[in-house]
Amino acid sequence: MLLTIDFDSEEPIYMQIRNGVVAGIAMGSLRDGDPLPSVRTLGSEIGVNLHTVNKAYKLLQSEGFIEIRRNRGTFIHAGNAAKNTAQFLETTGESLRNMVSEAVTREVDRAVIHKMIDNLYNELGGNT
Amino acid sequence: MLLTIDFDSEEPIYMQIRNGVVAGIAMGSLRDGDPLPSVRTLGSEIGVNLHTVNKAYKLLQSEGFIEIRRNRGTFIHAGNAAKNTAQFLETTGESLRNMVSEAVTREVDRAVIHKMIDNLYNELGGNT
DNA sequence: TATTGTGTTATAGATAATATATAACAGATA
DNA sequence: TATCTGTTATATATTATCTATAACACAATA
Repeated sequence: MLLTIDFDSEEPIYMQIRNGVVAGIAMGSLRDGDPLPSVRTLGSEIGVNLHTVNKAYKLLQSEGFIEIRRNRGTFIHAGNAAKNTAQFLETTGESLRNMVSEAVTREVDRAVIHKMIDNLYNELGGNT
Repeated sequence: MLLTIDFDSEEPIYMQIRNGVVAGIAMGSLRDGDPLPSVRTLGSEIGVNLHTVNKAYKLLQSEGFIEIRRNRGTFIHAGNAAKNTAQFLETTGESLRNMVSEAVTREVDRAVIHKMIDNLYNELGGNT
């Protein structure tokens, strides 16, 4: 299965879909040119409305991760993703600021965070 | 001013308040025993309803960052924060997973992320 | 003792985001 | 011609967020 949805999560379903596709690209299980299921197919597979899938696809398209060809299908096209890095770094910085400030108050050493990131890089980006 | 609210941000106001207090604790501008403004005072200062401030305070209390004394006031009490580290590390791990997977697809080297974290630790936790 | 200032509870309402349901459309493909 | 795409439109339900107003109980204070 391409994706698994946690219906009890606070994370919106369309964001879970979006993040799942991004993770697939990172891990190499989704490569340039690979087709994604149609909005109806994926929707029925994971028990979700086609509009919810469409919302995720539209977002992925706007972020440069996929290409949507009307009446044809949807395909991985991560070549565009390497570009819009500026906004990613900006939002990441804000997110990390909250994370680190909380880590400091909870007396979590920076080495712990560094280790978590290295582990994730090894797991997700180990093939690059 | 203790806090500045961005009313155009996607981040809910009560979370901005919460994160601001946590950052204050991390930076040392808020220390154990320090009083926080009353829900009405802070609300009028930043132009927000008292219930929104109360929601942030309740959250901070549940996370162990502050102590609310009915009819008395609200005070920093970060001693409890060092405990509930388990849940923090869990949610942080999920957040970092999404972040790293996107970083990999955007070909952002891990050194960039490490550097951002070190800078934030130096800025926020430099006094510890 | 009366007033003021706490957090708290209750009720109500507005707005936006999320998700579903149903139907129909236009165009590529088989 | 029939099927499969993404797309558009409309409607509805639910939840989260935020505001508004009022009142309450209790501690501190004048």
